Amino acid sequence: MKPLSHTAAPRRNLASEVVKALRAEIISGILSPGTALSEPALAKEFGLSRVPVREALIELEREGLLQFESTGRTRVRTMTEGDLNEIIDARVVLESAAARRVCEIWSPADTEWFEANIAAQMDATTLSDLSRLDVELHLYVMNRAGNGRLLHMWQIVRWQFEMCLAMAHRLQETLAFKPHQITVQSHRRLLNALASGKPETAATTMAAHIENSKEWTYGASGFGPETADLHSASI
Amino acid sequence: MKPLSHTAAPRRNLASEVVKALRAEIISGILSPGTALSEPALAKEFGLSRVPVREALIELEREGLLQFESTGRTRVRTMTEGDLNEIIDARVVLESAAARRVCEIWSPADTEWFEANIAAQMDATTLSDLSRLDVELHLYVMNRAGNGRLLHMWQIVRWQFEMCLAMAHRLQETLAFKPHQITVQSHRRLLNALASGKPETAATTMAAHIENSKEWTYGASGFGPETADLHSASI
DNA sequence: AACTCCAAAAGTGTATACAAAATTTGACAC
DNA sequence: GTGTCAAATTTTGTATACACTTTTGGAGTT
Repeated sequence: MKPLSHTAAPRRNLASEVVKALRAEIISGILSPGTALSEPALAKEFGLSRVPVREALIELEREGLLQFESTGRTRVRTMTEGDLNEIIDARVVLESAAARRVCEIWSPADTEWFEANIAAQMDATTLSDLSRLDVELHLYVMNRAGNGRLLHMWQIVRWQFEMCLAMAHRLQETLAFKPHQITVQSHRRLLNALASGKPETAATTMAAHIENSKEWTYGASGFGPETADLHSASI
Repeated sequence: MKPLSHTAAPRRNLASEVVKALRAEIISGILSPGTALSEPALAKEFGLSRVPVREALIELEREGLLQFESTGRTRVRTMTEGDLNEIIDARVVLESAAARRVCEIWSPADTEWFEANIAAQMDATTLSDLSRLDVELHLYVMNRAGNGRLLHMWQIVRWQFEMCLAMAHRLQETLAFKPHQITVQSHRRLLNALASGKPETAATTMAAHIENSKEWTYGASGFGPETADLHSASI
């Protein structure tokens, strides 16, 4: 995963290891939504004291992957259909803005990179490979847009999105095949738009591309009932 | 600072009190950029142990208001001109997207609310009143757009933006008067655009409105290393 | 079996402890 | 006055401790 520029190595090191480990388990679906996490249990598992574990949990809650209950319990967040809508909408906003900007500075080298990624997608045989390549492609665009803050925001929604995918995937195993063709085609159209020199086209194509993912995620939807938690992060 | 009461309430309560208190001091400029914060000192100030203080610092670092050094020290973040550019760019992306959406659901009640806010701006006598009204106006639009995640992201960049304003303000005391007229006019144009029923107009007007703030912030710039950009505050 | 109630177990929120690292201090030399 | 270096002090990162709250697991009752 891409190192985030903010936090340097030494400080809060154990906590950040725990963050990475837990995040990986959550977005890969090993830890399913609703699972309660206890600090002592995690501490024992990682061979640490509660302190770094606790700090990790705070960070993951801020990232929207965990939720704190009023009783104090921490659980893996359950995503509702409303959450998925928000997440996709947020991706549309961030990534279409990025596409608009990147289109203006698009170079042959960028086209080359995209084509290599798409070629790799065609060769991909597992859903996890395809998913990794998809992340890399979208990350490439966000990176190229050159705004670290927007990139960071995107990273966080992207993790949430992957968590939704893992949920969908658990609910419907046959998901692997269909998206493969669609994804590759859609990424081709995206490449054309980005290389077209027309920022507005790039933006709308990106938006459409992301909106599409809604369909094949919803397809598998057994997403939770709507529990009006719009204002979850009270700040 | 007064000690906080040990009320047994929901989770991570003391930490969140410390977050609010420190954030207020940072974005109001009481705590200036570069100031080193020591956990024991803060703990004593707030009448708490280091634990909640530490948790608060983690959160504020995630919000981009503090920075952790590789040595472990925590300081109030110093914003460079590059940071200010990123922050404004991020606001443009988030808020023009919001404006585009809100324009589609704009109602007379919204116009009324806006007009009341703008009227209050005209009556405002202090910079801090004007600033508060400005936040409320922009928050109104973000809220109305209805995406909690985008709202949350915006809140965080907005705090960073306010921190930049505090920096600029400290560097140039005469800032109070000029923006008053400009802000009000600009907010009027924004209202017209939002009420125009043309989403694209709303988006571009919002973008222009935010980009403008760059000028009168830069004017006072003693930002970061790459200081000497002579955008003097003439608008 | 289902319900209630209460004690045991486990978990959280906060405080304190301690070793290792960083910073400050101050004596000393130039 | 300035520079240097080691001891003293402060601060961090992590571990442990403890009070209080929540959850769990029966025993007893219907």
